[in-house]
Amino acid sequence: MTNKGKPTLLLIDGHSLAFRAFYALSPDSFRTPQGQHTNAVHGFISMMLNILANEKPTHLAVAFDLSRSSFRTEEYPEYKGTRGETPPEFNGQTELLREALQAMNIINLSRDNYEADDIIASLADQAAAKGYRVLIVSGDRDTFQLIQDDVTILYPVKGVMNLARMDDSAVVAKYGIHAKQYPDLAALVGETSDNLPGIPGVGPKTAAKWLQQYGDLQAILNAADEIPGKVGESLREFRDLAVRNRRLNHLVRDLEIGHSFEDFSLKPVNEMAVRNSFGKLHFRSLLERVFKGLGVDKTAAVDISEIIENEQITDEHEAISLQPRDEATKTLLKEISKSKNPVAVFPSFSEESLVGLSLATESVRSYFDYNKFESDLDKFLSEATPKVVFDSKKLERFLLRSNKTINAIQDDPLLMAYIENPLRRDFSPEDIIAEFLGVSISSSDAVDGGTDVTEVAGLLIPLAKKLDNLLNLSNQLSVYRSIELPSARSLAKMESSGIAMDAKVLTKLVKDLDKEIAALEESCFEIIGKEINLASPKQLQTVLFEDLGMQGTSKVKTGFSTNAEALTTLFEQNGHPFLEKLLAHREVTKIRQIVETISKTISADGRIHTTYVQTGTSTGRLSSESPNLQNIPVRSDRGRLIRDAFVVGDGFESLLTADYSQIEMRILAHLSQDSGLIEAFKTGEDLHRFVGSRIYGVKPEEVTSAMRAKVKAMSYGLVYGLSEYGLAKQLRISNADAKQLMNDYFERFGGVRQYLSKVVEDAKKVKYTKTIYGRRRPFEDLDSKIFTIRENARRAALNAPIQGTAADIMKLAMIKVDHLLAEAKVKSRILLQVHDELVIEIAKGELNKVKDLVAKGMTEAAKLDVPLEVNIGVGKSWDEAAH
DNA sequence: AAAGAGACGTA
DNA sequence: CGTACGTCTCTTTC
Repeated sequence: MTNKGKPTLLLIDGHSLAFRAFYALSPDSFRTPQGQHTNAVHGFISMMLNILANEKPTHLAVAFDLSRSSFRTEEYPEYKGTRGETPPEFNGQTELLREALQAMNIINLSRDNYEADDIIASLADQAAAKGYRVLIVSGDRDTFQLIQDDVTILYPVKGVMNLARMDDSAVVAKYGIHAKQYPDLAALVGETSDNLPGIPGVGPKTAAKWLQQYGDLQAILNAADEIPGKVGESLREFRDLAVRNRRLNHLVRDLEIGHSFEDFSLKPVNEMAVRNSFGKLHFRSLLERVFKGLGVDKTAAVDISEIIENEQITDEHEAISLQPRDEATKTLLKEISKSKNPVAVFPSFSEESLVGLSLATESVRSYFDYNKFESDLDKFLSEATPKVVFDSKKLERFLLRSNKTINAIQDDPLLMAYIENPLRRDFSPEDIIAEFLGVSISSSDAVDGGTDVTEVAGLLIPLAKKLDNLLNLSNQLSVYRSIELPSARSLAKMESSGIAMDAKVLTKLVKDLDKEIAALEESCFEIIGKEINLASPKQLQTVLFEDLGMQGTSKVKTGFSTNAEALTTLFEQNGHPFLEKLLAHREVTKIRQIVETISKTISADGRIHTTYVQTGTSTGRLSSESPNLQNIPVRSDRGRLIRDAFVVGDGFESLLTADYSQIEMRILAHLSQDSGLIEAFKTGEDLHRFVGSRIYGVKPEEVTSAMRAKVKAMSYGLVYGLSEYGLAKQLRISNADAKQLMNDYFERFGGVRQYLSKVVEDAKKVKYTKTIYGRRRPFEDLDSKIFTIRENARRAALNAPIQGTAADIMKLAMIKVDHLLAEAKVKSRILLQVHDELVIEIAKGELNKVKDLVAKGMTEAAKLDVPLEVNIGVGKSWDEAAH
């Protein structure tokens, strides 16, 4: 969609793409009756057609290596020597592919003694010089050196259909250096797949740092003596490796190809030739796609390229897409800042930092290097210019690291897309844009490496408008504007704050656990008389169900289950000492695993900064990752020790935890309007005791702890769609008793039964459920013909409004508490959210004040027909603060 | 190197 | 045959 005025030459590294295709498709599914495999040929042509459809090039050529030997192997016989034998199923497919290409009038090239990349390099340079736009499909990063204004690499990233669009800014975003410096970086780091070892101890980070500092490899080598440390020593010792690597990864750019560019122009195919060729390969479905994709030459060949070259189309976007010089940039930024209409902001990040912002208004779009224009960009972000920011939380989190802010965020299309459909798999900007604007940006799923970032920025405003309409139509604007969007801000602050860790506690814990693990391991091995990997379910299956001859209980795909439940049942049956030790081993290794995981994520500031994924759940809850702080052990005493390591930070006096008491049951009471349940919460009596007294027909004080436990399990089970069978299994009672218990419950709390069935019934009709704030979750499978699928959907549907409403209320509470704390000008701050709990860091002298504000913010977050109750605890560590 | 399976931690 | 998650390890496939 860009550069319409320019002819575009697509260059494909044939072997590279064919090999990808080979692994994408099973050889067994594609073979001729003679036994010749054709999966690589089929896959190649299919992928090529996709690229043609997406990129609409005017010219195309495919280049192949002739053999493994080239001038490079002459200089360095081990070049690419690590590559294994070609799989036998691949044999012959390159030749078939070249014939098929020929039948489609597509030129394929090769040159004795050179590699395909050299041919591509030479063509790319010549084409660019002639004013072509050039796209190169290659899996070899050496081609990055070819990148220039009009030369872009489509680099396969993950899977097969995904191509990252690598231009200079993408290389900068990914590696921190410019494309033309890439071969220098590769020379320093080495390339395993080419069997080129690099300077030991030098990875991409170090290499990039040097290149940023010195400019190129030669300059680095000239300055080698001044480079300190072990890496400096290493560089001096192994400098010859880098020099050799650089010589080998240099692509030859001046081969005479012996074709005129007209030969490469895409032409309609000769139908008969393609039918013949594909017939031999037994391809049927591809025929139509080729005819459609390339066109059929009905009469004489029509020269598409001539038409296109004569067209004087100017792409509006292209004409105004600016690549301003430094001095002009600031002026441009000032102009943008004055915009009354929203400005689109699309940030680019590399691992640890913000590298740039792509900004777009209706008339201008441009990428701004954050390193160059940091202060101007900061100013723009803090000003009142309305902004539409994709993933605003991430941007704000980075800004907060240096105490900067962003103001006037009007919309965040990421969150809009989440509200629009929380079930979508792919929340990449490309995918969202493709769905709602029908524009295909790139087939890449790499957010920051493979995309034309200014193109994305240019589409964010229309995207936000479109989504605004959709949310309006589904009555979800208010949940978006008053819950989802403001939550991002609170979350950014929480992530940026992080929680302080006492590393000593963790170190000691690991030490103790290790001792225990070693002892348990030894006992296990002694009992079974051999050493196995206790973490391997497969090996355990052999020992338990073959060697020891136990009869397994539940089954999994690979055989009998070895999970804790199964092991416990087995132990009750046979009391085998191995099971006891194994269970203990499981518990302890799990805890050690968690400790080690979280230890690794402690930042330089001694704190852990989790990332909350705001688009991660189907119900509206948050999820937490890197690390997940929402599943830190609390149920077992041993596990809870980990919580001693989460401590109050310097300058603060304590941690405070505040959690909602039985929020989901309260929401159930509100939604179902069941008078019994509402009364339970209004009396202030212990919920399960109250329910128990109703069910068993005794006074509350006569409810035994066994009765209470059963009632509690059932109450919670209900909101998950628990069945009689499930209840029986959990409580270890008979199915009949479970049925009786549930009947008794619904007898007394009939509103609940009515509500739960109505939720599912309504969802079946309208194909979604909704929370009391209007947040929707789509459902398709409620009338599936397959029992399991239908039942799974049913249970999810009756849970979604309850879990989702709880999530909404907690988000409202966070926003409210955050505001109250800011208003009160206190230093105390929210650190964590664990679904129904907030962890707050209390600054010196603020405990009483903040405690009240938190309680107020949480209890007043929502007005239900039953009161919201909050429990609060305070302590020096997360464990101590629990109550 | 990536993906699947099994296991297990939380609300 | 109870909802919602993320992360680890082992194992297989690419």
